[in-house]
Order: sequence, then structure tokens, then C-alpha cells
Amino acid sequence: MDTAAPTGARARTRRAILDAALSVLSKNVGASLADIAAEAGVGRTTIHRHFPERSDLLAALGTHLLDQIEAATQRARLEEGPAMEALDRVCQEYFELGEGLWFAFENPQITEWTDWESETESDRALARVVERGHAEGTIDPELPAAWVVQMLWAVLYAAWQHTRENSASRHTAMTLCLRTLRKSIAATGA
Amino acid sequence: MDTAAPTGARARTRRAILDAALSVLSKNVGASLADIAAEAGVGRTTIHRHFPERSDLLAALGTHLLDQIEAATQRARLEEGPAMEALDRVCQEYFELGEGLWFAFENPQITEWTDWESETESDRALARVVERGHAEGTIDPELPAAWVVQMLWAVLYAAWQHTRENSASRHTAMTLCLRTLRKSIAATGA
DNA sequence: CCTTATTGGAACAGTCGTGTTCCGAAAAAG
DNA sequence: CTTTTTCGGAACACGACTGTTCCAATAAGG
Repeated sequence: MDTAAPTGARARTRRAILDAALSVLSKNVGASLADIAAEAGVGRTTIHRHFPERSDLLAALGTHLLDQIEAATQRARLEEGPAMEALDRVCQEYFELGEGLWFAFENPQITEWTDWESETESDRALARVVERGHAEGTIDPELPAAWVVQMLWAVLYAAWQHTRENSASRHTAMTLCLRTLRKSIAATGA
Repeated sequence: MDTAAPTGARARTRRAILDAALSVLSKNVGASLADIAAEAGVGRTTIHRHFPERSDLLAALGTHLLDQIEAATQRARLEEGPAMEALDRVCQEYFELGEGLWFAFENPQITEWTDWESETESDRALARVVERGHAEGTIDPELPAAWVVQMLWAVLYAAWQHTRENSASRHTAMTLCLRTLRKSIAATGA
């Protein structure tokens, strides 16, 4: 029983393997199972015990990450308050996800590993907020919702890179991120 | 003689291999040489004749792409005219590079394949333009040059993705890209 | 404390990609 | 047209990774 009886021990090593997989695959998508096992401090055999095939591990990792993204989206309570503030909140929640978010971002193929649809519920929720912003008159009406969502991801990515390449603090990067996103999508003061 | 006597034929297949490598590796970084050979309409043996080892092919591809980026940067004549317009020009030049640009963008390891420094001449030229914009008072002084450069890449990336996922025309995407970049980095009308 | 679940390691077969060699065919160059 | 260059395909050895099996050691749980 894999999911039926998650005894403490079993669940713990499962997490250790998933964490190690994320860490190792982030640096090198083609890394071997032996690498992941080493990082997890676990025998290679144990990995196969939890995930019969490599693809099973990838699928589990994908589902894990996408679940985290969905959870972060929910925490942002997108349907509450002004659209602009909702986008601020979701940016911060996403940013807190850290490494996992960028692994998902840089490997869109992840949706092929899992049984997820290519357009997630999060995507739709974001689009709805932007449309609310259009209705409020706070978001530039000349920018399509899909484009604004794309920008949100792009700016978040820039912020993440900024922390890595310019050793900027998370807080500094987030401040720049929010300031820039706001300016770029705000309705022109007409 | 590899580079000494580039007879027409040899140079042509070399290009075909590099083009195929870009196309195939863009979809799957771990693709095999056989895949690349097939895409190029060439025998696998021929690839090894031009590039003894896989790493040689990657290095050649990396150099090829980075050369194209440098050339595009020069065409933009960054040192001429107002900073904002210079950034507009460079955005358009980069965007025209298409697939190759994103391969380089998504595989920063590319600099490890080649003998390039991690910070290219293009990077420095872009930073100088931004600082000129700061001096002119046209670029938001609260945004560090490194951040503005990061934004430029991020917005370009968003535009590229926009054409692929939302089947937007290159022109539409470019318009959104330039409009958004301008707004995001412009000095606040103080 | 005793039973059961979980693990680590060794060993093995099978697959896939790489790099090399060799030879005949085809294309280019003169 | 003849010579030289370039190419394609087959065959091979080699190494790396995968997935499996088996057994002994260890940790967890009752």
C-alpha cells in the first residue's frame, strides 16, 4: 500500500526523496536516480520501492509542485478586495514557494508527467482577477488578461533571478517586483 | 582542416547540423545525436566528423548563439539617442532572433559550454544604457540598472511565450512588450 | 521484548547513447 | 572527365543508467 497506509517512516523517506529530486533536478534535469538517492541520503533501491519507474517519480514530483502552487493561489484569496492588491498577495505567495516554483516554470513539460490539464485552476483564477481589474478601471484596458498574467510570471522570474545573480535579498527583490508590476499594468491615469 | 578551408559543401552541412541541433535541443535538451542527425537529414557519422564529441557541438552552438546576440546588440546602436529608444531598438533586435534567443535564455549553462565570460559585452552595454537613462531622468531612479536589464529580458520572454501560447502575432506581442517595458521602467512623472 | 515494516547493498541483465573504424557511393572541384 | 572531398551506413566496443531480485541489517510499532 503506497498511499493507503502512510506510516511515519515511509512518508518521511518519501518526502526526503521528493525534496532531493527537486534539489538535484533543479540543477540538472537529466540527473540520474543515483544522484537523487545520494542527495536524499537513501539507497537507490529505496527510490524504486517508492516509485517503481523514473516516470513515477517525476509524476509525483510534478503533482507535488502543482499542488503547492494551487495552495498558494488559494491562500492569496484572489476573489477578495481590489484586483491590484490581490495580485500583490499572489506574487508574494508564489515567491515564497522558492525553488519548486522555478522548477515548474522552467519545465513546462511537467504537465506531461502528471494528469494535469495544461491550463490549471490557478491560471483561470488569475485571469479572473485581471478582468476584475479591467472592470474596476485599475488595470490598463489595452493589456489583454493573458498578457498581464504572463507579465506577472515574467516579473516574478526576474525577481528570482535577481536574488541569485545580484545577491539581492528576497525583500529587496520582492519590493522591486511589486513596484514594477504595478507600474507596468496600471491603467494610465486618463 | 575545419575552419581553415570552409569549402561550400562543408560549411553548408555544418550549418544544417547547428540549425537542427538548435531546433531539437530547444524541445528536449537531452536529445541524442541520432535525433539531431535525423532532423538535419544527415548521418550520425557526419556529425562526429564535424564535431568530434557532443561537447564540441554544444560549444559550437553556444558560440554561434552568443555571437548572434552580440551582433543584434551592435545593430541596436545602444550608445545613440535617448536611452528609452535604444532599449526599444534592442528589444526588437533580440525578438527577431527568435528560437535561438530562448534556447540561450533557458540554458544559462551555455556559458559553460563555451569559453565566454558569464557577463557578456552585451550585458555591460545594456547596463550602460540604463545608467544613461538614469542620468537623463527618463528611467526610474529607484530601479537599479541590473534590475532593469533583468526586466527587459523578462518582458521579452513574456512576449515570446505570448506568441506561442496565445497564438498572438509577433507584431502584437512586440507592441505589448514595448508598451509594458516602457511603463514599468519610466521615471514617475515627478 | 518480539514481530513486522522498511531499508541498504550487491549483483545482474537489458537498454540506450557515444565514439570509432572502415568502405563504397555521391558530390564537388579542378 | 578525373581527382579530391565529403558523405552515409554498418558494425563494434564501451560506459552509463535503469529496473529487478535477493538477503541481511536496522528501525518502528505493538
